[in-house]
Amino acid sequence: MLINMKKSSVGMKQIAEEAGVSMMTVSRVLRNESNVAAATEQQIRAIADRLGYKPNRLVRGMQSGRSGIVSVVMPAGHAIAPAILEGAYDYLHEKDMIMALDLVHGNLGERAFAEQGKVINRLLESRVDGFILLPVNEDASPLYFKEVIDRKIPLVLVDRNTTHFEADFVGTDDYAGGYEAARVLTENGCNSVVLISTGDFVSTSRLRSEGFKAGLKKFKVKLAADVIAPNFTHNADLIDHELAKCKGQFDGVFAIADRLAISAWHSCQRLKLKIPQQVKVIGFGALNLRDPRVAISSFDQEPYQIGQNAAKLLVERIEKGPWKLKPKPKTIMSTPKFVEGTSCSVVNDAH
Amino acid sequence: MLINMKKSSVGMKQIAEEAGVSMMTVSRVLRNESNVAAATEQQIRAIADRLGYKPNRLVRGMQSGRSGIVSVVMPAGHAIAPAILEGAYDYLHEKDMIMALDLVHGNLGERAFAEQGKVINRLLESRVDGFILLPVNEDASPLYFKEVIDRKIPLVLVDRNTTHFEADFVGTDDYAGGYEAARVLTENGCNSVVLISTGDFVSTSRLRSEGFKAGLKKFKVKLAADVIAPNFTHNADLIDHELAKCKGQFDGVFAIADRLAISAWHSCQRLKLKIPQQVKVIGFGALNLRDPRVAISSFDQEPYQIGQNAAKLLVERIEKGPWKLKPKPKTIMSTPKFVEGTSCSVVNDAH
DNA sequence: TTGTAAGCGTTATCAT
DNA sequence: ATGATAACGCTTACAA
Repeated sequence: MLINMKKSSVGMKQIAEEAGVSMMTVSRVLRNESNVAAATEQQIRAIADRLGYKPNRLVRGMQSGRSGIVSVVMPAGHAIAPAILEGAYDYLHEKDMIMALDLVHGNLGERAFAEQGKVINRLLESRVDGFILLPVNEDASPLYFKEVIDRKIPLVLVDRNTTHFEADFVGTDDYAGGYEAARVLTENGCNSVVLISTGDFVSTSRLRSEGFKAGLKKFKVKLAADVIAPNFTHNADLIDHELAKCKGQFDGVFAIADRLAISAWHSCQRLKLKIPQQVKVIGFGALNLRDPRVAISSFDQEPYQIGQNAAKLLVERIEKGPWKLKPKPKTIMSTPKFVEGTSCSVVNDAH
Repeated sequence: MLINMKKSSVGMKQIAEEAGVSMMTVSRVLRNESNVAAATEQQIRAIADRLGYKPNRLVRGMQSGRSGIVSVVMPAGHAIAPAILEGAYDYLHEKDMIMALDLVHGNLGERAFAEQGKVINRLLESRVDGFILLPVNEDASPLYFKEVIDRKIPLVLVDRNTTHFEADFVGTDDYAGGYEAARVLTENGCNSVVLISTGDFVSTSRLRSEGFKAGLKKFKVKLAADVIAPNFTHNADLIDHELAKCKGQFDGVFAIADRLAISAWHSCQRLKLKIPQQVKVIGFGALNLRDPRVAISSFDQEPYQIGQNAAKLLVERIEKGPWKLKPKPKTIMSTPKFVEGTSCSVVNDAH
């Protein structure tokens, strides 16, 4: 009772029949091989066009061992993800490769763990040519990517690095960024500042915090509070509470992510602390630049470039491979660029 | 001189050899067919596990005519896209399908047109099982999807509908949303309001505007200005300018997208117009709810649900297909839900 | 310049 | 309960 749809898809066989030649000749034309009579070639191309022939990538992949599919795995809802994605996409599109996207949910309970396994498995079964991974956290990902690493499939980490295994990495020099934040606050006259981070579960938060603290030590600025806000839902309240506690004891805030900086900005407003006159606020990510006139001063990570470079590096690995041994991992780290908003420098308060 | 990598990938053949059975038996076990001796089954599973066997989806796809890949095509940088994407992803993940993502850049010059063709072609070559499409604009997309429609490949439109061809649609009742916006402004005491839209190039802007204007007529409220801000970069300035021009002549603003409403909000601040006391502002999308205490009043489109429903409908089409004739297109439209922020109702100004 | 045959990894069909 | 063989759409190797 099943309807046979196979016929709807035009194959080389049909073209060969219509042209009165063998499939081989058709194949040669379609692959732009040289040894074909000009007349035959033209005729075959015409027929292929008329029939709307499309080569079957699944078959190509099966035979060549290269699917032309690249897997991109990211935490769902991460602010920097869309821009990285776009950068990666644009490069892959240029290379005529498919981008398979997987979104990993943050709460890593046992169930989420199982889901992750399902994701990797599906990707492995699809014979993807390589992975671009933004790890959920430093500890969890190695478990799932063990198999990827064992099979020596090209893998490029983006934004968040991991110390649990060696892999290519494209991202931001977060330590330097944190250090710079300390310098900027110092240069703008801060003496005692608050740090808001998400804790040590991801490299970005950890390194920005470390760099920031190193900077404070260097510039002899006091750390008034070290607020850890790992939870997405209650961050605003937590920050309200913590800043209220030390009101009057700080004149600067560095938050390792813009969304936290924005919360801090609103908290300060509620505490009647004028920004930037009484309190300077710096974020990280520079993602809220839609209306530059109310922007939080921040650091631009140039996420589009990160995505592009990651894809570029990955494709390089793919095209060079396969290897018996993995090549030496490469790290592409760019220094985040300070972006002046209206929340830090008093001088720049024009408008 | 080429290294033969094929060996690295374990196939059914190896398993069959190790187990001393035919490939068929292995195939049966791996597909959970019933007629296999319990002992043989266990042995085969053990070997498959030990060898780290993964079925090859490319081959499966080739044989079955179903790749297990769904294509999602969206305009790059569209605010609602990530949430829709996530909804679609979660459902596809459940169904163990791959989500291939393509990001289309907005500027539809001739070059962009060619790029779009490349995208569709790649997807067709990959034998994707179906498409979820958020059209860039109403006029452009039909050109590219002609082939998809001709081939009767399942296609679900999301968020933006098109009148150029009939297809499944999952999205928002934008007309009703616009009408509601007029009602809410009226009920909050507005007498003369400004509409900010992006023009008629996409159904969402057009329908929200039409609904809004119909509401104004019904509720006898004056339209003080009909601002069209299609350009992403200079919107803020344009809105500044337009609102300044009619200062004192309006007590309400409806913007068909939150990002425009935010611009309007800032413009009002600069014009020393108190929100919501002197001017009520309503947006659309409800995407800026991170910190509900400073939110623009808006309409929630529940984009995650849209994505999920689109994926669900698409998979339904895929699993039921193939058809000789396309089934009657289905429309799933949900009424946008008004979300009270702090920019509209004076009563709700607590905190 | 063109064709033949084998094979890629798996499943469907028909035996045994 | 298990196996042999063809088939999926295409490419590579080897003729002719």
